[in-house]
Amino acid sequence: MLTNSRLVHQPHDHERCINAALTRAKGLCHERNAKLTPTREAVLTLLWQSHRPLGAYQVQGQLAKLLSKPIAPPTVYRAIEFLLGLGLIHRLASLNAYIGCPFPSSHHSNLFMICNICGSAAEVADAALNEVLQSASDKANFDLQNQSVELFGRCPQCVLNNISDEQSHDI
Amino acid sequence: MLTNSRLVHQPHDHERCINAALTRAKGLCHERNAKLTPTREAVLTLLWQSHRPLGAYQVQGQLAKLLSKPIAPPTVYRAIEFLLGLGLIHRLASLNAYIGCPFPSSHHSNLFMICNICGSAAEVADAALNEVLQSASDKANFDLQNQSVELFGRCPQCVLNNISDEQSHDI
DNA sequence: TACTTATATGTTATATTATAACATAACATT
DNA sequence: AATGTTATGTTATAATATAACATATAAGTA
Repeated sequence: MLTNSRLVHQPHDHERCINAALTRAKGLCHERNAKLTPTREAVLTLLWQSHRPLGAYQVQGQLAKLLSKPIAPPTVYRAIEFLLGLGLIHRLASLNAYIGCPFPSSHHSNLFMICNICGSAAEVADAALNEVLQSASDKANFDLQNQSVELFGRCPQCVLNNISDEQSHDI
Repeated sequence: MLTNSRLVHQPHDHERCINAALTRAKGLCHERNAKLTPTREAVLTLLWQSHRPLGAYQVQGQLAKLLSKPIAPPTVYRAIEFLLGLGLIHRLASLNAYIGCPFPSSHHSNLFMICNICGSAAEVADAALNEVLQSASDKANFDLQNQSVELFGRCPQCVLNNISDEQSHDI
């Protein structure tokens, strides 16, 4: 079970996450003859600043700051589209938000564990899940092409911190 | 495996689907002391007109026709919210769209099989899926609360019709 | 080098989805 | 009838996403 759940949910040297992601991205772009332009690289970096997904307009705001110039939505969406195409980031449909992919080169279908308290999202590639989905599809004669699996709940950190849903509303 | 996949993907007497859904809705509302007002009933009926999910603004348009008066978005969203609360309909996050639930009273977590060609969406409650998701969550110490599982592909009808993705673009 | 083509970005406007805020109406209980 | 509760109407606007067209940059070719 390929997962970045430990990194997401525990304190760690996050600079390494970012650097690793950028290195993978450069490698993948080179392989595919795709250009990781400064804008695209900046967006990817922003999406790796934390393990929380960002909305497109959050990216816009941060990108404008980073580049010290106004950025229009299409600029952001184009970079996002490019990165999605290479599998370097994912879109979380339930949140209308985007997040860096920790293992872009593996051909996987993804499952996300999204924390209702802190907003973090961990990606997990689970072979058993894919078997179950494939088998359910087969039973229904459904020709499965792709999937979106998003789990909501409380991440290990927030469970440990004993923050109940109720209490979290006070923040 | 509770499923409405056969009904969704095959020709059938759809009036019966609608009537059954309305009967279930009335029963559930009675149980819960909730009021199925004309607006809410109309929205539910509209969401049952086909086995394709509808966007809120599609509902708005059809509701305006049905009631022969202009309908503002909040009216639609309020009815949707009410129906979602009772589990009478679901929201498909990937599509920003809504669809009637075929088995609202069963406490299930849902899986949708959405056809990329014809747009139909079948709901399936699969115990094996829920076990896998629970077990993946347990492994990660993730306290699972709810989930969204949306599969995309080709429904049995469209596979039979031998409509490839390519050809479908010509329509 | 200049020419050409393809790719990427800038810019403006607008489409689509969803909610906030406040006013009014309908209904139920006293 | 008076009151409180729930539902609806109305206006405005927030949040997310894309269309359409102009310009610039890069890459390949004569």
